[in-house]
Amino acid sequence: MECHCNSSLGHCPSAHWSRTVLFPEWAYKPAWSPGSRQVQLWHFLLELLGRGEGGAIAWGSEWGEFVIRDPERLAKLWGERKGKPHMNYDKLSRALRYYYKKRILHKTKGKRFTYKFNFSKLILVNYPSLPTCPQITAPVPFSMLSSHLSVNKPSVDMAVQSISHPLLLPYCIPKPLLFPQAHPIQRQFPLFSGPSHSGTNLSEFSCLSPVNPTIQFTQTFNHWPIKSSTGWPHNRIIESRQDRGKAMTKNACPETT
DNA sequence: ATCGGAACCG
DNA sequence: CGGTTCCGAT
Repeated sequence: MECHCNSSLGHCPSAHWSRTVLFPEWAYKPAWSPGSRQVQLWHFLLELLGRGEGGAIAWGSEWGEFVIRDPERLAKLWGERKGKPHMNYDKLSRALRYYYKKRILHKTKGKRFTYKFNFSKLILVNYPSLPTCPQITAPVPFSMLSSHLSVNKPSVDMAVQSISHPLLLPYCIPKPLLFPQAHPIQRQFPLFSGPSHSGTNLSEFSCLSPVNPTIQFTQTFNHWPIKSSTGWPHNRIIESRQDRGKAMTKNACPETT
């Protein structure tokens, strides 16, 4: 497997198993905690997308792509959140354009009001100096994994939900997580550690709370211990992962079948 | 519609 | 720093 490590990391551990993935700082903090800093626009967008608010903004066809269905309404919502009553799409879009240089977003050219999150870059941008290879393996929100492991439609929303509500959805560390094949997730999260050879050991996960990183537990899941704020049935995702075999393999890697 | 410079703000 | 406000150019 080639190394996807970005040079900005300054370090590329040879063991791909132990490569580290970190999420932006805000993802580890409850958004509502006292003294937490002001909400950022991309955070806000993910929040709306995660809620499936739908009217003003919704996910597009590609991973990370979103379409602003009602620009002025979105601007109004943003303005309300920030206490800027004169917010409009002209101004909001300027803020979005500042994200281009930061590599948080880019424009989907040709598609009106359509932008795309640069999820993996997001991680790098917010962690200019990533720690080098601690012993824990890739902390990835479980639901982010599950969005790739299961083909359920709302799974992408789940992934984002886990970012918006880190308290409710603890982060999961895939402990030897063996994908059936080189998995799409490795393309979308270049820093994700997962082997490219085949394997089926998908049931053992350990879980790390972003709120209290000392809390870690390993489990062979039949149940997800934390309740989702969306009320979305996590258990079903896990079950769908566990009834693996041919169906699982097919679902996980549709393009390779 | 989309872009990015420039000045400005908390 | 992360926008907000304004605006001329494409």
